This record gives sequence, C-alpha cells and structure tokens, in this order.
Amino acid sequence: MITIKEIARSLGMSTTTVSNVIHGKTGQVSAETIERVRRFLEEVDYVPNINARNLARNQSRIIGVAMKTQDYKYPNLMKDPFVSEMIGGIEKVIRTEGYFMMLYISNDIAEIMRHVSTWNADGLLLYDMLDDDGDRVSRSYKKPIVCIDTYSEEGNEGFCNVGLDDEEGAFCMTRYLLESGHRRIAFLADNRIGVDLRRFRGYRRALREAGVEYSDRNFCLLRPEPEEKERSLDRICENLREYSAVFCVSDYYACMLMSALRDRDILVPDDISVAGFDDNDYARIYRPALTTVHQDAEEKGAAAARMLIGLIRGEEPSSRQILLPFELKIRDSVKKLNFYNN
Amino acid sequence: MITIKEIARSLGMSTTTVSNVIHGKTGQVSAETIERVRRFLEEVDYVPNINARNLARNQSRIIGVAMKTQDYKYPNLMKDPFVSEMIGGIEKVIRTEGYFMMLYISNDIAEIMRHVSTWNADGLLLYDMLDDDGDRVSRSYKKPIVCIDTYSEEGNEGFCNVGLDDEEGAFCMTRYLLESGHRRIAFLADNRIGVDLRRFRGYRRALREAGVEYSDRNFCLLRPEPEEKERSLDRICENLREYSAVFCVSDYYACMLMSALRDRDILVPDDISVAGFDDNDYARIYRPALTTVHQDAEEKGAAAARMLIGLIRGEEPSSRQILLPFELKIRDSVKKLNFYNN
DNA sequence: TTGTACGCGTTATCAA
DNA sequence: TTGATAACGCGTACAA
Repeated sequence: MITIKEIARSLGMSTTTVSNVIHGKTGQVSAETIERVRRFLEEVDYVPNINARNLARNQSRIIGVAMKTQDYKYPNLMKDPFVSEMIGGIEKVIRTEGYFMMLYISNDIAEIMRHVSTWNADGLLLYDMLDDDGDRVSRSYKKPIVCIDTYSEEGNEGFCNVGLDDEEGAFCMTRYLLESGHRRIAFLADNRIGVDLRRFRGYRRALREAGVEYSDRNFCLLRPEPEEKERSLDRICENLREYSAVFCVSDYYACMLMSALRDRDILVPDDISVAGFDDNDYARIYRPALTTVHQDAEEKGAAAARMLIGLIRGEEPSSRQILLPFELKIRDSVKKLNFYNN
Repeated sequence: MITIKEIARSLGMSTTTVSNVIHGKTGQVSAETIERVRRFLEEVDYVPNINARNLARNQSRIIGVAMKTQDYKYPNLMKDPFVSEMIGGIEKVIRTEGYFMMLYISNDIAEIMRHVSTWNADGLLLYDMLDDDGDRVSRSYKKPIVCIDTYSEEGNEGFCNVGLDDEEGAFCMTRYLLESGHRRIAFLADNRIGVDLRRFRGYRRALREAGVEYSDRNFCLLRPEPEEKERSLDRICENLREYSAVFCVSDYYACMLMSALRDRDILVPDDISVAGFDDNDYARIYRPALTTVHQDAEEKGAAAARMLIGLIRGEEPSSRQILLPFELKIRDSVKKLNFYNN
C-alpha cells in the first residue's frame, strides 16, 4: 500500500502535485510532470486509502442497505427469493454508479442506525420497515433515504418510496378469479401487516365489489416456522375443502401449498385453483405453472438505488413515490369454472 | 456526529481520557471521571467515526466477499439460491462477530483487488474462483483469504478452502441410480469446469466402476441463456428418450428439466428418473420431490467466514481444507427399476 | 508551475 | 491520574 507521500518523495515533488494529477486537476501542471506521475502511478499500482479520503472529504460513497430480520419466517433472510433478487438489483446499480454497498441486517433499528452513522454512509435504503421505524430513522438521519415497500399511514410528505400498488394487484387477481367463476375464494398469508395487509385489502375489496361475502374463515394463516409448518398446512388443506380457489400472498407460499395439496392427493387446478403474487422463479418452474401477479424484484431494487443516488447527487426527484407496474400472469394453476360447477 | 474532541472540550478534559474511557482502559482513570464521561457519551449518543478509527489503527473490520459475475448464467447472481443462501450464512457470522461485509461482484479480478485494497479489508472470502484467479489474488494480497468451492489443481499448500467432496457426492448419487436399476444415465450441466467438473467426474467414475459405458451423448449441455434455453431443453428432452435417468448438476436445473419434461408429457419418475445436487428449496417444494445430494449452503458460507475470522485473529486453523458433509436425500423423482424394465 | 501546511477524527506514546 | 502531541493518508487553501 504505497501512499501519495511516498510517491511524491520518490519523484522528488510535492504531494499536492501528485494529488492534482490523480484527480485530473491538470490545468496547473506541466505536461511532462503529468506524464511522469501517471507512469509512476501505473507502475506501483497506486490505490488510494479510502479511509483517509473519506475522512478528508467527509463522505464515504457507501450506501447502507438496511433490513430487519424476520427470524420467524426466514432464519436466513436471503432465502427469500424476492429479497435476494432485489438485493441483486440494488447491488448492480450501486456498483456501476461507483458506490459501495453495506448490508445491515438486524431487528434492532438503533443498531442499524449506529452502523450507518459510524460508517458515515452517504445514503440509506430501507426495506419493508413499518411505519414508525421508518419515521424514527428519517428523524435521526439527515442524509437521503429511500424506502422500498414501505407504507406510511399518515401520508408523510417528503418521504421517498419505491413500491407497487399491492392492493390493486391483489384486486385484479381476485377479480380474475371471480371472472373465472370462483366464488369461494380463500386468502393465505402469515400475517396481516405491511405489504401483506394491502394485498389482503385488495382481495377483500374485489370480493365486496362482486357482492361475494367474506368471513374470517376465508383467511388461512400459514405458520412458517419449521415446527409449526406441517400442522398449519394440514389445517389449511382441510379448511380449503370448502373453497374452489386460494389466493396466496406470495409465490413461495403458493408453491408450498400446491405441494402440500398434492401430497394429500388434491389436484391443482382440478380440485382447487391457486394463485400467487410476485412471479419469481418458483412460479415459473413449478408445475402446474402458477398464475400470479408479476412484479420485478430486481427492478424494484434498482429503481430505489437509482433514486437514492440521484438524491445524493442533489438532484430533485421527478417523483418521491414510485409505483412500479404489475401484470397478471395467467398460467395453469387456476381453473375456469362454468357456473354450475361452482 | 459529535467527535471525541468536542466531548473533551465540553467536559474540560483531554481527548485521551475520553478515548480511554470509551475503550475501557479504565485502569488509570478515576471513578468519578469515568462516570462523568460515560454519562455524557450516553447523552449525546456518541458514535465513533470509523474512517478515522481505521486510519489510525490501520485496520478496517471489513471482510470482503468477492465473487465473479456469470452473466451468461444468472444476469443477477443473487438469483442463484445457492449463492444467496451462502451469502446469508456469511453475513450472519460476519455480523455477530462484529465485522462488516462488503460485497464485490465483478468479473474483473483486478477491479476486485483494487476495491479490497482501497478499503483495506482485513480479510477476503473468494467464491468459485478458478485456479489461476485464486492464485493471482493470493499473491497480490497479503492478508488472510479463505476460498469457497475453489479447486486448485496443483495442490497449493497454505491455501484455505471450504468445500464439499463434490466428486464423491456425485459418485454416491450415480451409484444409487445404478443400484436402482438404471443403466442409461445421462448427465446434465452447463459447463465442465470447477465444481461441475468434479461432479461430472464422480458420475463417470461410478459408471466406470459399474462397467457401464459412457459416450459423449450422455452429456446434456444446457444453455441457460434466455434466448437459447427453450431450444436447448427441446434438444435435451429429445435426446433423453434413450435414457432412463438424468443426473443434473444442480437442483435448479433438475427442476427446470422436470418442468420441461412435464410440458412434453414425459412423466417423472415413471418415464424418466431425475436426480439433482444441492438440496435447496426448489428440490423440497417441487413435486415430485427431488432426489438429490444434500449440502448446506448456509453452513458453507458460515464455516468459511468463521475460518477467515480465526485467521484474522491470528489463530492457526485446525485444518486449511474443510470438506463439509453431504448426504443423499432419497425422495420421489427416481424410480426403482426391476431389471427387465431397463 | 509547484510546495507548505493544516484539517479531518481517532489512537497511541510519553511526559507530567 | 491526566494531558500534550504525533502519527494515520489524503485533500486543499494559500503561499511561493
């Protein structure tokens, strides 16, 4: 690790000159000197010390990516294909824009904020924070923040978010199920907060508008913890005998359910139809291929990263709230019923 | 962002004392002073500036995780469930041990090394590098390195690796297929280097030991690029008519193949048996559930991270080469043939 | 056209 | 028991 000082000494010149050449402030430097320095830099393979540079410049080119662990659901958050695809999208943008990514996974917001401020991160990406967490962070952190899939109840102004119209997506899918002749449609999720809540609301709204009644039994609660999962699926499969279709809050759960159904000799879509949400590789590879609501996880991450970098550069975003498009993917897991069949 | 200097001024004492209290070098400090400083630190929510600290200490507590992009295969590397699970395992260990993770994804080794040295990373984790890349890195980087799934032909000493006996795993699975009565067994992969090569070798060895002949037709080359995939699967499914079983180099490909087969009304396992490698969620969720070679991606990452942190701390590793265990998972995608059937 | 000198926040050495 | 002070490597205002 050679330093500017050493280079300057070797070349018999000052650190300023070397530094100027490095940064292309070549207006005041003779052509010969420039060449000499350039060649030497090549030769010794000079790499600046980022710590020193950051200290001097009071910046870091680090973008913090913070997400809360959801141990009950995924002991390893990266196992969630949506999360990993999104991170891939974020990483790519951060890298190509010349920034660095630092991942903070924790369920302790305070800890995350401590990390972010020690590293002096230039900006922050928050995924799936609940209302108050997001607010708390925004207050304590004075640099740009972009949220992903964060819903704020109180219509916070000035708060940047990249999301999806989850409610509308779920609404459209439910309407499709209704149009396919289904009336007894269950909804499967592991909670009813955040994103999942919006999807649930879309589902309910579609039922309501179609004049189809909803009872609490329609809601299938999946317990994803390893020790609960099987029992939970048992109960759900039993309960589903009363339904002709299930709308699952995610593809992952949809595929898990389809496997459980098949293990119990219940055929999809002949005995029951299944729909998902996200359209990840599970949906595409599974057979029957899953009818689902498509969204682009990678692009979601990328869009958020681009927006954040814009903010860091001081650009005014064209919009503080981006809603990415969704699209119904009609595949083979939903059966068209004739009306006598239902 | 309050600094030590400001704290010292507010408290009317020197930065040394403040720093000492912060680091618990409290032997030489009066109880009263300690209390005074502690309380003040609490109050102003002091967070150290890592850049300054790293500069002074000439360390970083950063662990670099470097992997090459494989654009042809996964435009988004994180889509590979093996990679994302492994990263999850790495991240968890790094975090709980008080280090930070910095991800470097690039296909340019030189660029990766530049990043690692600007950040002055304390150690390096390399995934799936080929022989010469790994060697090149080791030579130019003087701090601890641990590789994951890297094979070195020349039996490099002193080079740390966490891997799996891929050859033996593939050997056992192939033997299982043979024992199940299969003789015409194809092998599916997208290349024949690195890890995939070892698996291929295990497969070939098992065939050889069983006296089963192998021809180049046995090797099904899957082209995973979007524009090639369908044609490639077409060709493979056609070719597979001559076989009673396929051993796929990964679960992902195995499931992809099973879907392609099903789309062509070829039944698994009745018409053809399929085996995979890795045992990720695809294998477990797909139906028929995939018979595969289990390995623990998360633990692989975690083991490598633990080993690296040990090296950083100056501990001598009990072994420089760790081979994690594998295990055959017999599920439903392989049919037991009677001998007349074959 | 080039060089000196200081600041960035922290740690560490040594003296008081 | 505490406090100056010199590093650490880089950027930059200002002087030469």
